[in-house]
Amino acid sequence: MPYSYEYPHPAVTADVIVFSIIEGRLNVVLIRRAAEPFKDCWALPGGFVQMDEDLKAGARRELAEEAGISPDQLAGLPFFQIGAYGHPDRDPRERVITVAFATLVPMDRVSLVASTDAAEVQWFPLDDLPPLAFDHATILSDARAALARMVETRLTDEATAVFAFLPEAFTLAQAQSVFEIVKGQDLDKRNFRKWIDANWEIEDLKRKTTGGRHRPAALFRLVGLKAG
Amino acid sequence: MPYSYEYPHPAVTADVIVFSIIEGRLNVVLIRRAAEPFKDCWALPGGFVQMDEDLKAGARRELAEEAGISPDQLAGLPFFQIGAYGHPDRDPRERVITVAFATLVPMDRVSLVASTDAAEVQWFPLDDLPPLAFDHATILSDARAALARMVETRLTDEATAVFAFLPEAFTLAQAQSVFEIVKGQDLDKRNFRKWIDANWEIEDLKRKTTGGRHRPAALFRLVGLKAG
DNA sequence: CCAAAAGTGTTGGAACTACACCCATGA
DNA sequence: TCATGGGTGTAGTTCCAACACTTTTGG
Repeated sequence: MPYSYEYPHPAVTADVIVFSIIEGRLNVVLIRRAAEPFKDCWALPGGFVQMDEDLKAGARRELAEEAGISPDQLAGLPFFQIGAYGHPDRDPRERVITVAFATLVPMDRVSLVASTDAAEVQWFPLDDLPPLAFDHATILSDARAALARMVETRLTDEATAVFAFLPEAFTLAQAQSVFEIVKGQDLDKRNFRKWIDANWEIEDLKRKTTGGRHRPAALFRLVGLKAG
Repeated sequence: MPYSYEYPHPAVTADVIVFSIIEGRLNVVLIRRAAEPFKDCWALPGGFVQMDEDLKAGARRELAEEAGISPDQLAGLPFFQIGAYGHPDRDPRERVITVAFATLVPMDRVSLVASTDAAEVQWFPLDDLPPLAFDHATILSDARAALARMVETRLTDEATAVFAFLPEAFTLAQAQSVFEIVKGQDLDKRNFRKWIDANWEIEDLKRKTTGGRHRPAALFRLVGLKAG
């Protein structure tokens, strides 16, 4: 036991909620725990923060180790803190305080989730979750609430992060579907189109989707928020 | 050194931003540090979380110890988490991760702040702060941003907490001034009155202010958010 | 030619903004 | 009677919600 302190210290972990959209539903990455406590139970990827790394860096490192998602695969994607969770008995081993982060991965890159070592890693639809270890159900529901708050009316700048769910080149129908899923309510097609180009600078890529047996859709790229 | 662990553990502290409104300006409680590091520097009240207490409970306990504000004086007031701060070198002594909380105290109860022991405790206007210890300036600015977000247009339910700045019985002019200060912009008197009674249930206490050398103002009490 | 999704404007209501005068009190 | 802050309504604008048909492609 080489690490000694004059006063007791809690352990600190960082957990990550990885959101994406798969087949029209919000999904998250869970891993099956290989060790006690909660062995074989599903949990958020995460683990102990090292002494010389920032909380966010620790979260990214654990995400790479446990879910095979490397920090450079997440370059440019939102990665934000949800909060700290520290009920004294949330972990049966010892006092563990966890700091939760969330990230949003594009719907065309969900395959970047890969099992490493023996760990089982899997996407789960948010509305069909298995029982979760620790207080991860609470953390997840807070993260879901944070996501929903980003797209509340009139908070257009916070909503920018939600575009991370979309591929680099997206159709307006895809964009609408993403906002519908995050908000949890259906939107009117024409109103959505008016709203998106009143609020965002989107570049028309002058390309069309192909292959669908229907009229092709124009592809766009997000440039940024409109000034004003 | 009686507390030993197999792996290194950081220390965890809880800090509290106590906001109030004094003479028409947002203020916060700071304490002058009695010990190194940052001895004699001003800092947020806070301290080490004990192993058997919740983060929020630890924050409240430290607030009582360092600023003389007891938990039962805060009963019924908002007390919410701002976030966790854990840059590896934010504390020169050892790795210290802090979880920041904020609370809003009514403008007629600012006197509950009292020095204890040798600690100097004082209200500071937010726009005239001394240099702060650690990364407390960052934390404070995040807390200020969280407060501002509560009163963004259309988020009426989050704005409820802001009423905590007001006395139990308040005039509409006081309420308007509180919202102006939190938002950082002037509001139109008639529009504000329409808005407040479109959105909140406020009870007319059938009493008036006295003593001002002008027309007395009607006193109200917040009942809650209007349904719908 | 049929199925499927893309694309496109107008109208009515609600919410927000701007704006100016009289009232009740204490000194 | 004067200084001070309290109290009140209307009109223009902007924003939001509801709503249906035509177009383009692949099979």
